[in-house]
Amino acid sequence: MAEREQTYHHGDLRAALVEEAAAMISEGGATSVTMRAIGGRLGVSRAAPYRHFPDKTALLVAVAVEGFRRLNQRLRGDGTGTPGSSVERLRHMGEQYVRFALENPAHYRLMYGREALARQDHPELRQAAGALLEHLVDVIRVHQQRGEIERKAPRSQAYVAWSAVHGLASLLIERQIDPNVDVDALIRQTTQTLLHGMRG
Amino acid sequence: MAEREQTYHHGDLRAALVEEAAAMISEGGATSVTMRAIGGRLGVSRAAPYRHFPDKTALLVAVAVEGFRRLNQRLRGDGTGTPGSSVERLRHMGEQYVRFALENPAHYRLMYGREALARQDHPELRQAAGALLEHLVDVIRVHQQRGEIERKAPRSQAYVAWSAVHGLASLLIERQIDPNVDVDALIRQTTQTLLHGMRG
DNA sequence: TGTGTATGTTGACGAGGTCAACATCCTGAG
DNA sequence: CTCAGGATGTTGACCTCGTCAACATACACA
Repeated sequence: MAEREQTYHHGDLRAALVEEAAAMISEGGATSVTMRAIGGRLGVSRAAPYRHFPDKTALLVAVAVEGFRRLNQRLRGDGTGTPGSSVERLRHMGEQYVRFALENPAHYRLMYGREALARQDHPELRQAAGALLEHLVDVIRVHQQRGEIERKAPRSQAYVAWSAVHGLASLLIERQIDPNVDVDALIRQTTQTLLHGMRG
Repeated sequence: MAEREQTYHHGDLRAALVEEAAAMISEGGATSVTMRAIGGRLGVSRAAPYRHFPDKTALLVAVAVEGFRRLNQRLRGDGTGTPGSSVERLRHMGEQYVRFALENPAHYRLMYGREALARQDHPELRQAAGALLEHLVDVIRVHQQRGEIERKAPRSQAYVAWSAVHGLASLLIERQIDPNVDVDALIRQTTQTLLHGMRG
């Protein structure tokens, strides 16, 4: 984060806004992101963001898209260096997914919360989430070809798998799950049950 | 909904507030619920709700709790009249769960969205969701005793099942799933995969 | 070297949550 | 039966927030 040095122009305010908003979300949730507050933190006026985003929602969408990008990267990157069987790798993917949500709860919530992002459609967001799904479909297709899981429509299976991990992540984040349970074990059981269910 | 007849006091404003807020949520989402708006619809001033709820969040929590009550009732009531095998009944429960969410998307979102309800803990909400979980645990326990699903810790299995249906409901509501897919089929496949995975 | 455009700033407005002071009603003790 | 005090509502005011319009500044390019 470069110093601002009292220059009238910021340099790359747009990127700074997205980064700072993400930080604020981590610290105090999406509601803590205020045009005035974010401006203050960046040494800029409250209306400055409007030169880069049509409204606050657009800024939040950008943050959410960035979140999907990171999650996607994490899931992809993980495939390469992972040892063990192929099924093991799929399970590992599920675990990484949930872990991302637990590490970035407010961000994850923003990514999926249609409410905070207004009812409107945001094609970029749709696309960012879509990229995630496509990757999952690809991986599932590979596993089908190896005969490790049943050969149903890969997209449907991807939806089922996505539902399971997203649901678990969501319940954990919203504290709907007894804090005394062993989270790691629960994650493992979820992915295991899922994979077993998909195996013919 | 009894007439108000210009009496100074409303009669049962608290109940009316919860009911009206729920209606407004269905119509325009949680953000459309405004102290001023809800007051207006009930022929009451903007500050009147504060005689019954400490703040807006408390009112929304009450609405969410009511939602859990209805969902719970739906899942319970459904068990009795359902024909077919025992596993069939469990699957039916999952389907009813998702269907409830699809029929009451904004309400369902409110029930699970920690963001809209502020970060604070709301024990009533926790309890309302807990009742749901307990019911699910009971049903799972019965199925275990009949040997229809593996005898793992019933609570863990309940969490896994809950995750799956909640995740699917959530993704559907947030329009993350291709609108061209056959929703009913997807619901069926999800519950089926889940049950298969839990069967030893 | 200007000048138009991109980028920032300030003032103002309207919406919304909430509190304080005041009004009205209802209920139970005497 | 009456009337005082609590319960329930109302109005005015304040603060925060998103956003727009009018104005200021800086940068890039002809």
